[in-house]
Amino acid sequence: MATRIVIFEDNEKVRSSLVTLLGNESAYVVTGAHPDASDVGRRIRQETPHVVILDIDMPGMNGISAIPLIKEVDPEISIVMYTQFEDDEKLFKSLCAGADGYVLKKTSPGNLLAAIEEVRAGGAPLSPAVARKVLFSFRDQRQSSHAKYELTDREIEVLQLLIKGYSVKLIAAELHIAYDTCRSHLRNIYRKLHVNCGKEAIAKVLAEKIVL
Amino acid sequence: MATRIVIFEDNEKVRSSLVTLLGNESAYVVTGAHPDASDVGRRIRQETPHVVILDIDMPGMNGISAIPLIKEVDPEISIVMYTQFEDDEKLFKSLCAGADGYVLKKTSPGNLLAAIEEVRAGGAPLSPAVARKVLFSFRDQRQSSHAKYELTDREIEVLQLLIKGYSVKLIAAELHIAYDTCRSHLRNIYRKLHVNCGKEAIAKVLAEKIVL
DNA sequence: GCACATATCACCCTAAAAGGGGATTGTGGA
DNA sequence: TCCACAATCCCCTTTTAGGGTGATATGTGC
Repeated sequence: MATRIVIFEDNEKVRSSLVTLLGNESAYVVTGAHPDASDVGRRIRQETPHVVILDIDMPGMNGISAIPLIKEVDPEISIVMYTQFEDDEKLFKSLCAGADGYVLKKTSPGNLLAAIEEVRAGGAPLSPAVARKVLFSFRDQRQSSHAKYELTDREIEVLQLLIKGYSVKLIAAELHIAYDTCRSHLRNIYRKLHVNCGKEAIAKVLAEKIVL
Repeated sequence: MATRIVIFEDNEKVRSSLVTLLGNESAYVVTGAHPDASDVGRRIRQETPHVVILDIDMPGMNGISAIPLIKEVDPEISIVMYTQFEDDEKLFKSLCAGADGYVLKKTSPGNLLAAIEEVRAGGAPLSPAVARKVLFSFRDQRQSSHAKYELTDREIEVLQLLIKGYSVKLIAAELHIAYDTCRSHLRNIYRKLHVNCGKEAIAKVLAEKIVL
């Protein structure tokens, strides 16, 4: 069965060239091509696409806002952003809103075909520069340290309970140690983390992704 | 100039077929092909590759451990993992260790060539299933809500200071309000977040990435 | 005007946390 | 052997946080 595609793209020229490009392939059927994202829910319901090609900068509703509306109709529909924008803001917002791919317009039209294939195969087609940004961001968000503060095993145990919101008394009970022992560990932790109270410690640990 | 490539792959057959595949392309020069990652630093220094193809499961040192050693020699060297493993553990560890791409062996050899091209172009070549996992993980880590708890603007201000580790007194001073007013806001916040104390609130907010 | 939410402030009391000072074991290394 | 350090516990004081129960002003919407 042919892949059903709907296009949202305000630029007349780009839109018609996409329709031509995709129309030449028997594997694709363009069931809709619109210059804006108004009434996007109804259109998607009528045109039942497998893949939506979505521009970001359009008059009226912008492409990013349209993403959740499309996924609301059917979360199985794949959304590929097709845009000239390379800035982190639009990129991250799009991906977090639920876009499955992000292809830059400066790449060749053939790449868009490849992206459609990839997204149909369950992939996440990203232009090289975009993939790089996502990878770097991904990496940054997963860095964890905890070694540099030289916490002991026991201190890490105490800290893990602390950042779950446990009170000192509860931590002591959980670890089967005396209240004062627990306080003693906490004091050492505070000293090592250069903080003055439990709240600061929680904030620091979670903000810097220590322990985990 | 041809792209210089070094291969680490313990399987004799796979390794030689890679050498043949890449040798047939004039754009590539394989300057090294090794069955394990022992002495990886010295080898990389001698063979000065642009791109390293790295298997994960090898006798002796595994591929993931080799990543930082390669990047240590020259962080400009691109590393493409080439493996049969699709599990999250190896994938995330590889990417966090500094791998620039992750290609599954089950994909066609042509995809490996495409991946080398993509990584040379500054991209992050990921097999479709892998790209999907990275994207989902990326999205999960950036979800923020704060609307669903119906906090008022003022409450959000107070909460933002709280999660920076500020004491009640400090928050009050910062916002130029009375200590009791601040406590009043905090009580309302705790009620709305269904928590019982500031530490739980901080833990909940940072763990669920509310506000921000 | 009235209901309602928000933001502001006040006072009381208890519980929890933090800061400071100890002390005792046991383990592992210099 | 002795020292350092981790882990355990105890006592004391001060500060902070939290629960309860109010009040007042200021908007906003019907």
